[in-house]
Amino acid sequence: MKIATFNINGVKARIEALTAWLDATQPDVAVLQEIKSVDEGFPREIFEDMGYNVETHGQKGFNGVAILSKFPLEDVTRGLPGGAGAGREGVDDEEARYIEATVVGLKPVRICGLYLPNGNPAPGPKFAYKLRWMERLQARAQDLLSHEEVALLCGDYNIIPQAEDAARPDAWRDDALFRLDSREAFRRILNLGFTEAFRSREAGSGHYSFWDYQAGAWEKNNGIRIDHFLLTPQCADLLNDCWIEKDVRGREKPSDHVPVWVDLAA
DNA sequence: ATGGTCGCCGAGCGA
Repeated sequence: MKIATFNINGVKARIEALTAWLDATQPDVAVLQEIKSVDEGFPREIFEDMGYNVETHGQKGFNGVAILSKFPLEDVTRGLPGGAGAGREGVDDEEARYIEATVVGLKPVRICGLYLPNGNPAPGPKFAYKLRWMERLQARAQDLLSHEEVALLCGDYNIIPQAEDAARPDAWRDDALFRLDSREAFRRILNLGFTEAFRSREAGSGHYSFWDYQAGAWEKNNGIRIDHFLLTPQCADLLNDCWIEKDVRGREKPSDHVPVWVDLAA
């Protein structure tokens, strides 16, 4: 089963590039972030006509996540648990950043698609929201481990895990994507027992999943690696491969992110 | 270089 996570930065602006990419690469599952669309505005028929089952969790203008799957999608849930009690009533659930579904291929896999808050400027209320959101993600991640599920959490984490995941780490030192407290929160989740799929297969530097639209970042290869797959042990046992599809960034009207893939024996 | 570029919508925010 080939699964790609892809922050598409707006489904309406990306529909041509996205359908061409699906046609060419044929993922079994595409986990999308920043659809920037309400559920009713998502062009689901286009993807259904390509053979995909479609589940979305959108909102007006910003954020929004979706899962496209050639296999059936079961037990779909929208929103990260713990929002109502995490701060003021319901506040954490106003942003559509999380969706889960079980993909039933050779073996069922629980797929968790996430768009983790950016958190800038830090410190401040947006950064506090990011850290609170990561605490909730950690709780959900612990549940998946405790139940020994074949599961993965993938998406735009807005976290640069290590210095080798940025072309210019010094430029990100105080940014919400690379601050020590952000990286510590990410490591707390990872250290519960997850495998970070890409890092497990590639120890080196210079592999990025995002290049800013500004200041010629792509042309200078001034990138960062912020789109990740975290696998439970039961899922890591099925990992065949993980790679970043870098060349997508150089195509016509690209997203600022590129797809990251895993191939599972599932 | 106190900007630079996108996408949401149809001004200014978020990234």
